[in-house]
Amino acid sequence: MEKILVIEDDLAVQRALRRTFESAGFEVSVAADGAVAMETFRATMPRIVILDLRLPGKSGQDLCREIKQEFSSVPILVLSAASDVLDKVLLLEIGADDYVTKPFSPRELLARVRAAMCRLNQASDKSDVFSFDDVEVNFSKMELHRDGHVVALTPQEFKMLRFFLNHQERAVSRTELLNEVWGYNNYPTTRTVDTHILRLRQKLEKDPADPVHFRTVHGTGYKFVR
Amino acid sequence: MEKILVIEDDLAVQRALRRTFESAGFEVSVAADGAVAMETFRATMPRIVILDLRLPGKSGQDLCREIKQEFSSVPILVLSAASDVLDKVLLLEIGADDYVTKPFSPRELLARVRAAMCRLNQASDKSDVFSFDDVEVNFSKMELHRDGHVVALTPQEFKMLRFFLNHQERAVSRTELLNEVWGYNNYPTTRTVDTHILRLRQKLEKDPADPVHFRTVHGTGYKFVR
DNA sequence: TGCATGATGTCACAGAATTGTCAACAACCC
DNA sequence: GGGTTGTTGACAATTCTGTGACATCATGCA
Repeated sequence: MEKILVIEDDLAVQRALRRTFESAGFEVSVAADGAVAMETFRATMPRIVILDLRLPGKSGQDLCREIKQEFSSVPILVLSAASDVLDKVLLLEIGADDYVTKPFSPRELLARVRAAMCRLNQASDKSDVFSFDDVEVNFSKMELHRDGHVVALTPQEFKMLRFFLNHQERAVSRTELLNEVWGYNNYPTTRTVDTHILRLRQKLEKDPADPVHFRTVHGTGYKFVR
Repeated sequence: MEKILVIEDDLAVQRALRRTFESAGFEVSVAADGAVAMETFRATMPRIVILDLRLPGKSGQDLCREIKQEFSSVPILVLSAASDVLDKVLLLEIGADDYVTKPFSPRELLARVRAAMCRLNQASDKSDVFSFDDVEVNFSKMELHRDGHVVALTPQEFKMLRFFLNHQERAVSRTELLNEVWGYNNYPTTRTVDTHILRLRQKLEKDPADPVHFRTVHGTGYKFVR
């Protein structure tokens, strides 16, 4: 049974959502505010999140960002009052996958949820397609697009990028990179790693001098942040 | 998830079909008449169509013809009352791929749909006419025309070309090519692959020195792009 | 705050690795 | 044999990679 986490403070809406999703065969957990939400998330590990942007305490936006940061793959569907100024760019920025404005029909919400889960399944199927920011990589095609244009990567750059995408958010030492990306029998200098990071930054960062995704962890190595 | 389009005006049958296919993992869209059906088709691009021959407005037959004209490859499964005079020749004429008479069991319908999709997959796998750019290949005739003139390909070149046409856009390693095209018991050098690529380029590219279709993926192999 | 020190950013370039191209040779089939 | 097809190696052309030198930055300490 698929688990779903509803983050909503209005009791009436809570009940309505619970009824809707339970009768559709979901296992529903509910959290009324941000702090509880993160706890509940970790405890239940839902497949999808329904989030009301208007929450007491921590704002829904921050919560959305926080969830995405820690569990990047889980789809988040945002609820908002029609009166709210809904900026699609903002939603994209905070990591939401879709949104529905109140009042909504249960059927519509269900359809959206199913669509999101469908996308999720497709994505996990093709684990060699990734995207972050304005970058899209397809490893089976060995192709990388940025803002729609093709960017050429060298074989070594593809290898490094793949490693980072598979180890997001983690600080990685140069030695580990050399072992994992170059292989155990090659021993280039650790400076070689720096050079390749430089090249990835030049090709993929908006401002290579002030990198957002390929961050340096002084004294340790580098880490990739989506 | 496979998409399916149900064209049916009887609400009870609509519901039954939706339930049947959704529980079998399909994404179902429903249209109640011909005009809506074409619209929905274009919007959802389903993999298969279930069509009730008895429709209000435009007749089911015309609709079937129309769909086939525009989207010739999509399978159409026709529903009809047992009392209808069902002429197989007629069905063939209007382009239907299979038919089921009401009342039908959900299981039977599902089986038919799966069979149709299976045929579809096989067909798209081993289709033997392709075209790209100014090139037309017919593998069953082992013939290739370019800009109207015949171009002679050797058997090995045909094999390679077919492989590439069945795996478009994908970066393929020399080793994979050797396995798939040459077979598992032959072990020519990987350089052999390069030579054959060279010949395909010379025969099929406008500028063999700057290939558009048979691209090299440095460090990996080659990929074919239409 | 300013400084010293070590870590990291940046760049250009030579050597390494990969691929393009060709011609010769081998294998095969009438 | 004559012709076609497939394979290989040699060499040229291209692309990629690693390295060192120097600039710049971060950090801890005085």
